[in-house]
Amino acid sequence: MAQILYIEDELIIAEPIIFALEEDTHSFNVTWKATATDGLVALKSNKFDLVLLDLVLPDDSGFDVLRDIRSNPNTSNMPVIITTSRTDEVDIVLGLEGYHADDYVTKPLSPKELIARIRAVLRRLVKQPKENNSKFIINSALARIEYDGQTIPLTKAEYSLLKYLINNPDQVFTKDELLDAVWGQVHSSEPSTITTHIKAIRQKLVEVNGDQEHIQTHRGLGYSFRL
Amino acid sequence: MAQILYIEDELIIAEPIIFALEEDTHSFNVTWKATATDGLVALKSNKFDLVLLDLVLPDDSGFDVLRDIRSNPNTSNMPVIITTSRTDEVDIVLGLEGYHADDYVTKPLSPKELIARIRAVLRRLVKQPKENNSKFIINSALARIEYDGQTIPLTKAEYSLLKYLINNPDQVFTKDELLDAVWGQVHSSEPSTITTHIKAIRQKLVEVNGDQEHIQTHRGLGYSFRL
DNA sequence: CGGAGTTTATGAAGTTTCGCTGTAGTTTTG
DNA sequence: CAAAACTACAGCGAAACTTCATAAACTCCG
Repeated sequence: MAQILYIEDELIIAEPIIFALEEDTHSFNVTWKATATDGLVALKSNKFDLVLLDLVLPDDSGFDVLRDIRSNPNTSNMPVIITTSRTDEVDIVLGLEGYHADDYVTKPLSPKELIARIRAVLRRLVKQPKENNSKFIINSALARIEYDGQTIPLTKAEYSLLKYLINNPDQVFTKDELLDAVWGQVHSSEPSTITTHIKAIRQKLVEVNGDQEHIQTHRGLGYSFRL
Repeated sequence: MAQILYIEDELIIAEPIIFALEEDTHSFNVTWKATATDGLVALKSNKFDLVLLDLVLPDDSGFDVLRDIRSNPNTSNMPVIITTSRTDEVDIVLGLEGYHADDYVTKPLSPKELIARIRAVLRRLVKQPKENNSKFIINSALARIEYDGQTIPLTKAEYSLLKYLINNPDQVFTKDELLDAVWGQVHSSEPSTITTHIKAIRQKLVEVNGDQEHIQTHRGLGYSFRL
């Protein structure tokens, strides 16, 4: 389940797109933010695979959001797709040396085309794997995580959960926080669901690498991941 | 069914050619792009057997398109046929060391001649099979795929689908993406169609080689091909 | 040290989702 | 016009997801 951050101020435009991305395919989870500031704050959660960014925003220009994303070492490699109604705006972004987006889509947005382009960007990204500091390699196009070259056979839910933990190492999350982060803000699942998925992930990690107890339990607090 | 990418800005020229290629012979499927950028983007899909390229384009010169195709290792062997109205342009291309096209056709284009030349280029290509690391050999002139010397008796739809998967190994495609890629962006087929074709291809692979499970299912995500 | 209370792990059962199968209707081809 | 190919779909089954009852482990006192 690819996590997408959608920064767009007009609900009338955002709403059908979000619906299409989430419902048409069941492989995207969209978080919608209406302002540049909210978007940049949300980005810090480290949960997103891709940013869908409108160039015209109320509080700040989309240009600046792109610049911020690119200049922060934490997010400089984040895939960004620009949406805009004015083609000349694309020219401007293209002119900004070093602040390139991964793709540009002009409005009106065709949901099908957008989905195809998102997939294409994610797929392209995998071909040039970033130098990861750990032995875990996350492949968001294939929804797979590798350990030391070996693919861990995870289900969708397990993949999303483990990915979130790996991306936020040494941070303790409660079960409810994990549900919100991974299942989306609107869900109706019991915390016990997390327990079961954690168990399954641990089992699979043991099979692949004998597990050096990567997922740690913090009694009464939650879980954390140690690389 | 050979997939042809036609990059030509003038609809008045493109339209009858497309019609001729698609209708006269039923062995070509043409995707038309009006600009260099769109053409190069389309090319990334990896689905094309041949590029028909006009030298005069609005946003970028056809020269540059050819250079881009040749310099990208992914497409450097792609057959390219140049179309142009000015013979002196052909001379220029011929002068570019290392950026050769496979053939040149001058306007006004005779559909019959064009078809003959496309066939010739595709045929030529087959005779020098690219060093394939796998046991699968794609013969786009005959619309056949061989495994270990044995021809797999595929129908047109099956051939197109399998060819696309083989050309993009280890990538996961949803049913909708496969429909777009193989049937063309404008189609009205249900994803279930893909299911059925996949089933048929798997069956035929079993008959030919006992199938080492080349086509893999990724539940909720799609299919991928492993060489 | 030991027991009460609380939290997590475990195993299993219920529920849902989604791909596979066989089939039947439609279209295309020769 | 007959055969082959393409498309669509209902029903089935397997995989995934969720929930819960119970066992085990931990914490905090007395």
